[in-house]
Amino acid sequence: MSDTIIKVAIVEDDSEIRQLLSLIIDGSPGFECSQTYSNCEDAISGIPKNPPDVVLMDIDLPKMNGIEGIRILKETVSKTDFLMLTIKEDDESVFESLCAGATGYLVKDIPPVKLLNSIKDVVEGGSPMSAGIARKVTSSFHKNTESPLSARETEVLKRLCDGENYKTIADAIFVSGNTVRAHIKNIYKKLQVNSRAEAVAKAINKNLL
Amino acid sequence: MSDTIIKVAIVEDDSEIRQLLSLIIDGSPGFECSQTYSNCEDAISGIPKNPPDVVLMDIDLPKMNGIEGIRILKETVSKTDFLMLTIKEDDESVFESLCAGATGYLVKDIPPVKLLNSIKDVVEGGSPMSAGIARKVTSSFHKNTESPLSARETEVLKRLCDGENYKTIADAIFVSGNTVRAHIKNIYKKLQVNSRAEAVAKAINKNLL
DNA sequence: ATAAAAATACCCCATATGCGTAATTGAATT
DNA sequence: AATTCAATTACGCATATGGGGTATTTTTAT
Repeated sequence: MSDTIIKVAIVEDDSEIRQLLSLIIDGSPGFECSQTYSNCEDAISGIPKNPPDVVLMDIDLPKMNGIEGIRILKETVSKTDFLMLTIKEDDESVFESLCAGATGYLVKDIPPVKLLNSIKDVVEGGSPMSAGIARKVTSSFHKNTESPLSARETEVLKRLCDGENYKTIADAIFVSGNTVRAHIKNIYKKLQVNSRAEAVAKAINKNLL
Repeated sequence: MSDTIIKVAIVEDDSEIRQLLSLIIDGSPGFECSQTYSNCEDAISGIPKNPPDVVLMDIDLPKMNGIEGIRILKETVSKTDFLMLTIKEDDESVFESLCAGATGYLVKDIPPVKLLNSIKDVVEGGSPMSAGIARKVTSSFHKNTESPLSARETEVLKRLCDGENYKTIADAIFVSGNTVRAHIKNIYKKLQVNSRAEAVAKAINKNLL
């Protein structure tokens, strides 16, 4: 298995880059560039006919962007791994790509040898990411250090996430139900929400817990 | 800055491994093992006195485990980067470590050269992770493919996360308020919860949206 | 020392919510 | 053709919840 040739497809609108990448891959033993596409639409119709092991996917593309492309392709070619290869490094691009199904994220200034290593890495079960991207990803797990909430409020909010109601929370932290309500009101004000569901969603998404 | 010596601390209970690591680091130009500890308690009292650039942290330690140790240390030495170096590869260890503040996660069978590269990587703003760990991390962003919810229910749940109420959701998806309530009831049953807050928390944490 | 923030506790009130139960329609599967 | 299941609509009831205030005590910070 490990000495099988890795089939790579490229989705990239810049013909120069596309050809360069294709040359690098085809010129390296153990790699083969089986298909190249200049847009998502063609990739979506072509890739399922001959699923490659890895797709190098750009984000900025003529019509449909690469993130949306992955979302669609993942449903038909679930075994294929998608590697973003783009100049975009903003949080939104990174996290939406991962949510859409990408298993790696490389920035375009990557040297050829590292690109090939990354392709090998992903077929071997890894998730290659450029340094700055990996940092963004691990940082996304870190607790928000500038939470507007007090320790008590955070405690209450955690319990809201577990579906506890006023009384249950009150009993758990040994205060009256009225106090819990007061805390919750403050939480709402600070998070600028006005319902439990919204507070919970915001808390989780902002890593406040 | 880049030619400054990188100060590394080690927290590892196995004295053989500890000494081996210390030798590798001290024997490499550009690296210096400034402190070693055999347990978290000592690390917590010693590290703040002379904060290193990077701490290699084990998880299984005599009393307090390494994850809890990071949680505590991060509060005092926020500039120091923590790299897990452990044999544990279970999801819980990985994600709790990252949540506690680790910026990298290496498995113990890592070869010396790669370890040194990882240490350099993290001080340069990266987040080194062993292949399998990185894959776990990127996979955690992927949508849950076996959601028990129907498309309609997912739509409703998304709106619950935005804090919408019955009427607002009903108007948005052009059905009656009663229908929305029915959907929500079904969502509760399927997710085995009984409140909006709990449903929202579960949905987000299980990547159902 | 003194002001600000946090934690505690209580009131009223309108309504949103959760729970039980039931029936109809349309699509999918057998 | 039969049958299951999802989606839809509907009603009543008890209560949890959110919005509006007010007030005292304790911590924390300046």
